[in-house]
Amino acid sequence: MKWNELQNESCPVARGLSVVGDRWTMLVLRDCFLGIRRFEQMQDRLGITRHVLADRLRKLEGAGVLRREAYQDRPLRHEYRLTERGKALYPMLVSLIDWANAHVPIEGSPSVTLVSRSAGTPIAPMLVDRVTGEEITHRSVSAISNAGARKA
Amino acid sequence: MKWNELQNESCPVARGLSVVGDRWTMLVLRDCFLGIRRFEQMQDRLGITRHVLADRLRKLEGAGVLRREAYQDRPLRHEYRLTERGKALYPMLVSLIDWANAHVPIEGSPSVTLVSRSAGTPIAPMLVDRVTGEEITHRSVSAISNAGARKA
DNA sequence: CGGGTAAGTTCTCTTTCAGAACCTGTCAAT
DNA sequence: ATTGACAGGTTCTGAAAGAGAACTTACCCG
Repeated sequence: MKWNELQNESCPVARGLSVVGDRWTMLVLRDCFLGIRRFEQMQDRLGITRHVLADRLRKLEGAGVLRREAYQDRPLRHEYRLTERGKALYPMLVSLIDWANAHVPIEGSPSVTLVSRSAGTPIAPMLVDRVTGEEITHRSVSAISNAGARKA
Repeated sequence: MKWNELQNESCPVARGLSVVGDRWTMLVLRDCFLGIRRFEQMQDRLGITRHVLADRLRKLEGAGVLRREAYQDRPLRHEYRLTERGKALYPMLVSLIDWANAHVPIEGSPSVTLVSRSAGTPIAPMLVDRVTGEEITHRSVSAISNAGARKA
């Protein structure tokens, strides 16, 4: 398995990481969900090198996660926005946030949490099956290959 | 923001990635969820260099995600198992799988999907609030700093 | 004219990673 | 008693990726 060929793997974890698994990529997407759209702003917020940021944006656009859109001509300037495919990453981002808040302790600076926009109260994410409503745990689920072979 | 100091950030995305954001780390954890416990097995399955695998396992153990446990003396041998903190990453892994299956197309080899262990039918993950049961979307939620400053 | 802004690109230098060989402790077979 | 195998690493070397800073292009403003 080579990092630059992950998209050819049958495992969805590998294919997913081929798009969002590079260093900084999820932080770029976090900023997109926060409404940041411009190159300079991202670079300021992330403190990442311009070269790497340009590379990640290019790859995300190529994967259809972000869309590059002109917001002015003369001089021509673009901004980056989440596509539907990009917005679909929200559950993963929220799962990561929820895990980190619960399991990666922080000293010093205050933490950031998610709250319901309507009620203003903190949310407690839970993954359920859309059909049955049952909670999804690593005990209730197994992975199968669509060729038929049982994997776990 | 420096990659090796992400754990000191107030943003939970950054702190989460400080643990699971390195190259290969999520694939190591995938194997752990599949029941793989030994160094050699992981190395065979991932095709990753032994050096990197040793490094990732060390970091995951240090973060309390994996536990290193002797399964024999003479010669002393260890295996790696998910801790509760590690098992808590399951929703994130499932969210990633679900996104990849829906949005990262595959050619050639058959895909892998998740099915309910009891019913044998595919699962359709959805993120809801544990209290209200409402679906969590990027429209229904905003991020706030616990110092009070609104972030999005 | 000089300076400012936005979005990159191009340098050099350091860190990380890939690929392969080597090491250690034990057992089992020759 | 040596040889080989096994498990879990460590130690090399060279290639790739990333950090930090300067440079480029195209425009506007004063």
